[in-house]
Amino acid sequence: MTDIKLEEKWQRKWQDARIFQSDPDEREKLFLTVAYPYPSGAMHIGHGRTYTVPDVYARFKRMQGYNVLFPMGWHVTGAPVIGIAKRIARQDPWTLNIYKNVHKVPEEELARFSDANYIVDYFSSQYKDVMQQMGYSIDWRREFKTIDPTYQKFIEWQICKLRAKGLVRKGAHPVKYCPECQNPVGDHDLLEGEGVGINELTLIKFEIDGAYLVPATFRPETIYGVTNLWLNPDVNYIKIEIQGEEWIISREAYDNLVHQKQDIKIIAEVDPQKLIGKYVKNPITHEEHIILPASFVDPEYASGVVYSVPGHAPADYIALQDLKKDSELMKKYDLEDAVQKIRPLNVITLKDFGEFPAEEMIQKFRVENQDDTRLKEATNELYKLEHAKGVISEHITDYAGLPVAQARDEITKELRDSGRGDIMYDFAERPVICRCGGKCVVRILEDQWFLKYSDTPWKELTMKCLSQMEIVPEEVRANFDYYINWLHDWACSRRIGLGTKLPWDPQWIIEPLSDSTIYMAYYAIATHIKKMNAADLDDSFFDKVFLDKNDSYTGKIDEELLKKVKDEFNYWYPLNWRLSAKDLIGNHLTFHLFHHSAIFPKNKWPKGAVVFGMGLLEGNKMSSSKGNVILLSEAIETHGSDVVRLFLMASAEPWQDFDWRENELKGIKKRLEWFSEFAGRVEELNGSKIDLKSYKLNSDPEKSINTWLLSQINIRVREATQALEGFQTRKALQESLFLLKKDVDHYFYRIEPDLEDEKFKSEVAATLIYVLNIWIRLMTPFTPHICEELWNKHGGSGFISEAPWPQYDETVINEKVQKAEEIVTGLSEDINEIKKILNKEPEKIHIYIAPEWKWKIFDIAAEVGKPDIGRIMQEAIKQDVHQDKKEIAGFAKKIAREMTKINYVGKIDEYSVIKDSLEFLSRESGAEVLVYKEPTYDPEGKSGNALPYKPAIYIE
RNA sequence: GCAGGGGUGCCCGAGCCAGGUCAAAGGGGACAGGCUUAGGACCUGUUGGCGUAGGCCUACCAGGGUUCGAAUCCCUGCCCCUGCACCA
Repeated sequence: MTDIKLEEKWQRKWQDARIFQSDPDEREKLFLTVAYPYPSGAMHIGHGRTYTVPDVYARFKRMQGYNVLFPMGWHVTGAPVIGIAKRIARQDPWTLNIYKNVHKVPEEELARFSDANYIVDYFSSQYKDVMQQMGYSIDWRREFKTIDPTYQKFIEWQICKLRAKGLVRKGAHPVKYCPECQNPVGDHDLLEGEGVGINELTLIKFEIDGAYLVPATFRPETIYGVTNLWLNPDVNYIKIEIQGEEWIISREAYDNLVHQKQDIKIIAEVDPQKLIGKYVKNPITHEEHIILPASFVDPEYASGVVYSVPGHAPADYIALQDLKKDSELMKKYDLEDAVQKIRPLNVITLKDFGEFPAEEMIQKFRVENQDDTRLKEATNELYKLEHAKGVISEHITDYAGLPVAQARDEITKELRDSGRGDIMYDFAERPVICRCGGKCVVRILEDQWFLKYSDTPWKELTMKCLSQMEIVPEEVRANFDYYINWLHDWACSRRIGLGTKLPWDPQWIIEPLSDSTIYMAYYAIATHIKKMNAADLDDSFFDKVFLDKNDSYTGKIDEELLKKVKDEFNYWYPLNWRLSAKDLIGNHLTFHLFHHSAIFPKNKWPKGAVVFGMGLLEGNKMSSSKGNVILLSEAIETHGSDVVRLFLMASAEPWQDFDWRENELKGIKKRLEWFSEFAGRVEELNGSKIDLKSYKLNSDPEKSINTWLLSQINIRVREATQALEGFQTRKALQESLFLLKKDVDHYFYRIEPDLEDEKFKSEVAATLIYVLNIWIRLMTPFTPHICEELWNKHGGSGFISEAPWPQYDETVINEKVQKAEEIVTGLSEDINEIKKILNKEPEKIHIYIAPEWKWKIFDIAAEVGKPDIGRIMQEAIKQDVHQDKKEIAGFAKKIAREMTKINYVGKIDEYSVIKDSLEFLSRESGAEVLVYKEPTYDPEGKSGNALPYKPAIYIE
């Protein structure tokens, strides 16, 4: 049977037996969820890790006896699929290529992808198939889509709850917008300009003949250093009417501004040539500034008008230089006298710089002219420096001594409040091009709805919620902390996309991050609610079920059922673990806390969160849009899902980035094969069929190597269990697979010379069956299919998925036994080393063990606990452990340091340990090995070297 | 810039919070040996340097410090990664 066939067989059996369908019972519950997928593409191995972690944990906890609920749903709300459907309909080549070649959608299916609903249906059913192929222990009865009418009712309830608590408000909001499509656009809708931010600029009104020229700036504090204005004489300028004023801006700026301002219209063309040489009035200093020509002024950016601060802006400084050199241009506009008079003005004092940092930057970066590419670097560097470390200079009396960042905020406020300034948005980088080919703009959406994450009492409540949670790994708690404080109001409504309408303002759709914050509660009651009629699920229903409002519900659902639903919710809730990706801390996960703390009482708040790292493919970042992915379905096909699961869990801890490497995958595959063959080897040694269910380990084994293996496996169980409790899948596997295999390898190697002995052999078989019994169960959460198969084949009872998790037996873990084995292997290594140095093949090897008095001194040294030679000697003499005081002194000195290097666990009967291992030692060294209690034969006096744990060796 | 996380042997990566058992787990790769008709697989060993007795020297980004003792604690510097949203 191939791996896949075998895996499918068990998946079917699990399904038929319904062992992963969880209903409330008397056991302790454990409820965990992982972010439900947005099915806009095929599932790749990165997703594979995300969903395998909770499955491993769920399986582990189930074996420990918990009633575990692990559900799954489909987050189909949002805009991306709308865009995808449109692009498919338009036969956009890039999109077609990705879906054909990366997501591997067959031609005939692709044809139907012009329907967004079809896309999410297609991929969610594909996701489900793959999840089942991966063997996930999901309760599929609870599956749902976020556009199911009953779910939408639930979402309506939640948003109304928040609104009733005063946590929803109305306002305006800037977004990326495509004028061609007449729609807001997300990153995935863009041809160019992915991830580009929106900047807020301050417009400052400089009066000229009753109208205003309105340069835009990031640095309004530099208004005190203005020497002139810049216009680009080759650009079209216009005069517009806005809010009863007249502004002069570039034609392109108008195209942007029209999306941001109300009541705005063009009233005239303006010839920039005629403005040059004229004067404007500074609204703050009331000085007059001349208008000058400059080619660096970009009509597309902001208002297309720039004010000049040559003291602090490298561009302005160099443009002024250029102009001074360009006598032709100066003559054309008759500017010579005025320009020669212009001197930079200082505004900001910056450590390590003089009066005019812009000038120094121009020199430092060797900027030649205003079209030099290095100009941008110079500008950026100075901008950062002045923002971070600059202070407003003393002669600017209004703001003297203030840090630049602070002064900027205050000046901005003053300008805007007094009407001398205004606000405008623009992209941080350009171009930003929609997939339709249109140029995007920043648009202000009015009447937008916001969730008030800035609300202080709400933040405080959320912080409380966080503080009672377990966070894995603990290091990211600081991130949560930070985001909760940093988060401001969130625009929670959208114009486009699939989703639930705002109940009180149905022109808006609830944004998809806001409809997926408390849906774990929906899972808890999903088996019931899915059968109900959405019309019966009004707010009072949810109030009753989730918040236990006694009197409220008056609808059609009968009392008894209602109680059942409510009880089920109370059984599963609160959520024990929420798993999600690292990059969602800032929104999804934090919203999850916000919404729970606002809606639910404390005892229903989430108990824990686990965050995931990213996936790499042979060292490179995985990305569907770049085609750099391996589909999970294909990985399963080539390797089998147990191997895929094992690799994903073993190569990194969940919160670390994992790297899918074909080479390492091979290693994992071999390891798993070794494991599945192990049972066969045990059976062979045993000489007859193994029956795990009737097996019992009888009595203490005679040979220490067997005791050793029993001790080792119990250590591995202990460590693996602890690791899994903390979601450390990699560590758990290190213990339960890799290190345990090493132990077993060592064991096989060690016992081999003694296998002739039948009694010993049966002891070995008994030991190994014990190991096998534990080991299969230890591996089950990771590789459930192969474990079911082995369990079934070797007489385990029932499904191993339901078998009890192995308990480690603390009494079997024995430090002295471990130490004894270390002494033997250490001895073997030392013999080899000496052999190597002597460079000869020995005939006989004599081993001498340490005399009694040395052990006593070790006991004393262990008691003292520090390398304190004086005290060790004192105590040794007092106890009279040995006649020769000189020898004691020498020994004490020698071991003082030695003691800190070994883990002293007390006296060990080295003589019998070594005697037990003579066959092994002799095979390893290729010589006869003799061990002495007393040095009756010691021609070179080597026996004196013997230390506890380190017998002396004489080779001849 | 703000916030968070890091720099370990050929590569990946544990260890660091609770300093000594650390020349530093485990995996990958490389080399050697065993097994085998051969290859593969499997097992064993080697993979910083030196060494005619199990040892010594140098090492965990760099430089200082604390300590009997530091990969681990403290300070300084250099370098790298991630997030900063309205997008799931």
